[in-house]
Amino acid sequence: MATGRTHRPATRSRGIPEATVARLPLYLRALTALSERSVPTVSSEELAAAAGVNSAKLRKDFSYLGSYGTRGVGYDVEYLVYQISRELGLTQDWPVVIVGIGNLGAALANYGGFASRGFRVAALIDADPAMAGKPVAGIPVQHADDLEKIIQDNGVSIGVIATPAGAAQAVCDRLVAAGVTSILNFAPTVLSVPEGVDVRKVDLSIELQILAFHEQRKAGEEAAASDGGVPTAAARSDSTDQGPDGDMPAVMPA
Amino acid sequence: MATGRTHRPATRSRGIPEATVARLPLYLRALTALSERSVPTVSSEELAAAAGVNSAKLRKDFSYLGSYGTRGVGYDVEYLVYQISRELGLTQDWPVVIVGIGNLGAALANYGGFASRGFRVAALIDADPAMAGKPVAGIPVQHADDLEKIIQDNGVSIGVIATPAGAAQAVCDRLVAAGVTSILNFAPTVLSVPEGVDVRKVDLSIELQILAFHEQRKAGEEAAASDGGVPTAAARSDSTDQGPDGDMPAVMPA
DNA sequence: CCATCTTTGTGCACGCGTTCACAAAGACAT
DNA sequence: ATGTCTTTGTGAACGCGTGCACAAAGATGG
Repeated sequence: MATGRTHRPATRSRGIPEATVARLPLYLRALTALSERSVPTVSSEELAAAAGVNSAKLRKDFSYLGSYGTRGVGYDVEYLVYQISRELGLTQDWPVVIVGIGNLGAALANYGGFASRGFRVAALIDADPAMAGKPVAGIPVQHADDLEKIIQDNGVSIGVIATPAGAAQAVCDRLVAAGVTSILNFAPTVLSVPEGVDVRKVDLSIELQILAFHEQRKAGEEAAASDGGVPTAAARSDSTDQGPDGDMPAVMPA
Repeated sequence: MATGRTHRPATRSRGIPEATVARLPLYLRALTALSERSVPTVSSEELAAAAGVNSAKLRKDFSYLGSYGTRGVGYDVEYLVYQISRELGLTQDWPVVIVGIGNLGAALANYGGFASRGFRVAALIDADPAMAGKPVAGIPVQHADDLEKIIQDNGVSIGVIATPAGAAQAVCDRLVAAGVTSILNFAPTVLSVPEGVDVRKVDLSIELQILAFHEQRKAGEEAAASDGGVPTAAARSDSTDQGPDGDMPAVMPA
């Protein structure tokens, strides 16, 4: 997962709960797909299914933004796309720098999902002099020495760190000193930042470990079930859960 | 961060709260670093700082695993590494397949964080015949036609999807049919899976959008503050929060 | 053996997030 | 207009997660 922020009281920003903010991009994606198929309106039930959430939750989420639906009809797709985009700040252009152009950095530079959402890769930065000038995803890589200048010239406030863990904190410090106030961190380290700077983290290995935990649990239960054996202290398992996955089929309407 | 599962009563697996499970890898990483520096014991306060969490939370998390600490001393690093590894199921070897060897898939194949945590890339799979046989990260790419055979021959239960969005559901269906029960999805789509299959999702674009939201809010507040202006309906802001961000793992367990 | 000091483990209270369930609101037909 | 039907918006209840604060446990020294 991406583990989100670390400590801090989970203050709700601007009256909109964090949990809701985290789902808005999900709704936006589903709505964009509907928009491309020229669907004019959508009910909370349909949209919720497309986004993979509960419809009551979706309605409550939208209620924080205002009353944008029409009872008996549903939500106007285009209007909602606009409202959510505006709420997320995607109506403006966000220049982003990616630091650390290894395999992952290159993948991020090539990722199409950015441009379509108001993000623009302003620069690619790497510490390796051999990389300098080499184009990745059509953008020439620049040397880390120029980091501060690049940030300031482009008015960058969002930085992506894709360096090895050892370099991450130093890069982070320089980014922050140069004026970056939001950081997306792919390096497996806890970054310490001054107040007012947001950090979100994505750690691939952590996601896999969480999956492994559940996988092990499933395997254990299955074994216990077929064995009929009593759970031992070494491989205890309980039966207090009704099923591993109480999910709804996230059905996409045809 | 990864956006994880969607709804679901957040059943706690085996008595260990999901939120705790999500933090165990974090502790494990910090402990591993301590272990490499041959630190024998660590207090909850120190470890919490290293992992970026509250010490009370850490102690409570560990209490779900059992009483592994010594009062007045702290926790034995090696012992704790072992206990958490075992709890997460990392003492066994997890063969993993990566489907979709584009930029991202290649980056994942090269990612070092897997092998060190008990994960082994058993195969790389791509639908492009031109990729077949080409080695990526030292592993020859295999064609998607052989997906089922590869899964079964290697006893794979964890799959990583790094294909374009359009192909993701079809790949997912085939993985599940072949026996995969845990999926890490990088494609920007909601996957629908049968009960008993866990899906975790990582969406880079979503993470950036959440950052943009907070960034916009910070910019708005700053403007309002220097203006001294009254928040308008279009750009309202409040002052009831002391800090920009709460956590909220956008990832919920499956 | 007793006193003191450190650090764990946890009972408890509080707040956020989720879900249910329903009244209010509007569309649409007659 | 009036009634019916659909779907929103939300009040209220519940449950999980968090953090405080402290008692219990053990180390350590005299």
